[in-house]
Amino acid sequence: MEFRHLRYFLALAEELHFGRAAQRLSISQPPLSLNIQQLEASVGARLFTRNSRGVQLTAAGQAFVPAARALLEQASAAMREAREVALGQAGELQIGFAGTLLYCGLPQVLQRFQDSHPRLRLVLRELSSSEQLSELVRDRLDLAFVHTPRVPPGFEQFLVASQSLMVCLPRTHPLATAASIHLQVLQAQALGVVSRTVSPDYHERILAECELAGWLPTVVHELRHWLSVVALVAQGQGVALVPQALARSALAGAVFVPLQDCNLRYDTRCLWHSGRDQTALQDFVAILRNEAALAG
Amino acid sequence: MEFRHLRYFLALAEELHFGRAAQRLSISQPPLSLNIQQLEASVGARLFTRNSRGVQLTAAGQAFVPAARALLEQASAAMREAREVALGQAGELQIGFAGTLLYCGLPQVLQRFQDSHPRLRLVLRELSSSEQLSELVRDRLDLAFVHTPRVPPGFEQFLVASQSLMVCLPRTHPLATAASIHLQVLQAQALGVVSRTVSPDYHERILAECELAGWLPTVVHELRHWLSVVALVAQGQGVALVPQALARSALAGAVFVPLQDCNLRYDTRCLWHSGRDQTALQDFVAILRNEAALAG
DNA sequence: CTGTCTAATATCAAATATCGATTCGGCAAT
DNA sequence: ATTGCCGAATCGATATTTGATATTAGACAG
Repeated sequence: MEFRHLRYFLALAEELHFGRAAQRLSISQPPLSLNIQQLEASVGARLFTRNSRGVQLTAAGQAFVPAARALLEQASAAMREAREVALGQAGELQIGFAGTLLYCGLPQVLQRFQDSHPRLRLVLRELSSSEQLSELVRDRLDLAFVHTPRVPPGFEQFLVASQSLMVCLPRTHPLATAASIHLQVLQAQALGVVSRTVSPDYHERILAECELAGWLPTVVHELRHWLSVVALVAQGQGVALVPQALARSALAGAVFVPLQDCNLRYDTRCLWHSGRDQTALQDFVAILRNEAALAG
Repeated sequence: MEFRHLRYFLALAEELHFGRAAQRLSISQPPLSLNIQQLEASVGARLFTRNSRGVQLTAAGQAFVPAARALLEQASAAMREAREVALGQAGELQIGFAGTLLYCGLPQVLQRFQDSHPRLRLVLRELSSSEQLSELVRDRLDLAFVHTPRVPPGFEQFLVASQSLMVCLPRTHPLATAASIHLQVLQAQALGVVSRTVSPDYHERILAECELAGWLPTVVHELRHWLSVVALVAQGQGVALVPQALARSALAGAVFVPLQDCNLRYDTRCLWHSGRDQTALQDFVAILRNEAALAG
């Protein structure tokens, strides 16, 4: 069975006349007869009754009409879909992101991209930086937003945002109203940090910076999510050093104060497989690069 | 695009190696290369990247894989379906029937047929005899069970059941306990009958028979359904002459007494378009003819 | 019985698919 | 840098398939 057979079949099923159907198909009548016979042979059933009273569909033929239509339609739909995926106008883009990106304008960038690529499905997955890296190499992500500078080989990347760190305090904390706080002042405070497994780089650097400031922090809580850190602080359980963006998280009970004389930065990088010709991906990166720098 | 292209595409998508895929398809490598190029040309997008590191699917190719699989599967499903319809094992049979058939063993026949043709969908429509005739000529029914002997030309038919008529009385009626009743005794009783438009033949014949018995009935109620007739009688509103089968309707309050010396019969005929080679229809009629004569 | 209409068949030409042989290009080993 | 090797593309020839023209066969209607 070939697609040609389906086209010929449908024409004949509509015209119920070999001559007219052939004319409509811009072929002569004999090949149409032949093709219908071939189709009937491969299906294994007569699809038309031909006699002097004209051509009629058999029950099998009637059952075959919608199937043939569906097949032709789906064939062209499949081709169009593939073409559009190649053009980056359809298909799927798997995007991983660390939770804080939600406060850095990522939703707005996504919206803008979605507007320009309405038929593209954006699949978002909130994952830690390390999880994203492992998903990326397994090809289960097309694009990742991570907080680690360590990029495995074979990937392209660029810096989308660089935030300063802020001190996150309970509203009731004595330092809550300070204009800025020096790291040394926090000595001997219970420090909430995200777990080393979730964000090893940040973990290391916080501890190194504290050591530089002349003290070793008492790490009390190790949490799996930045919002958990802020929530814990908001409930009076210690203080924390968190990316500036979280000040926009609007969690009641937490206040954010700038760090004084501290060059700790919290960088966000976007990365993806290099040398991949996914137009949708390229388009996304282009929008990210040009139009919409993420908020620091 | 041809089905061949889809088969070749899927083989290559699974092997990701032209040589091996060609081997699996029992063709040589050059035509496979060519076919893939043709497919890509007709789709309008590259589906594979070929380089020294081997063959890989592009994003468009990945999107095309499930579509190609579905197309091949649906194609063979469509062919199988058509073949089965031709064999009478699949498809649909539109069956019309008059309501009383429900008490004549029709459900049992249907069940038996369904058991032997599990993939066939039986569509049942309860209709009056005249409605069935008009649906039948419009080809919206494959088979009809009617109560009229008037069969339009071009149809086959046979008698599936012949019932006697019974007198239907309220339980409280003085004649309710009689062994049998002569038509003359019913003179001057209010008679419930089905509407002339619903069953003109029956209507005519009842009235003719009464006239033969020497009286003209007072037709009080004209109803659209036999069960309505019985229900009305059960509530004390007159008496009726009804087909024997309705005695099995188990409507509380109605009793059924045989008619004495009366040759009125209530015949049920099954009819269908003649000269139609629907195997399912033939099978159904065969079962009806041989195995299961409907209860009189 | 003949004329007309429709589908099937026969025959041939053109298009297309496949094959074997060969070429091209990229990588690895030397 | 050079050579060898592997895999895909290309080339030329052959085989198959597809469609066109001409013709035949069958069924009515006049």
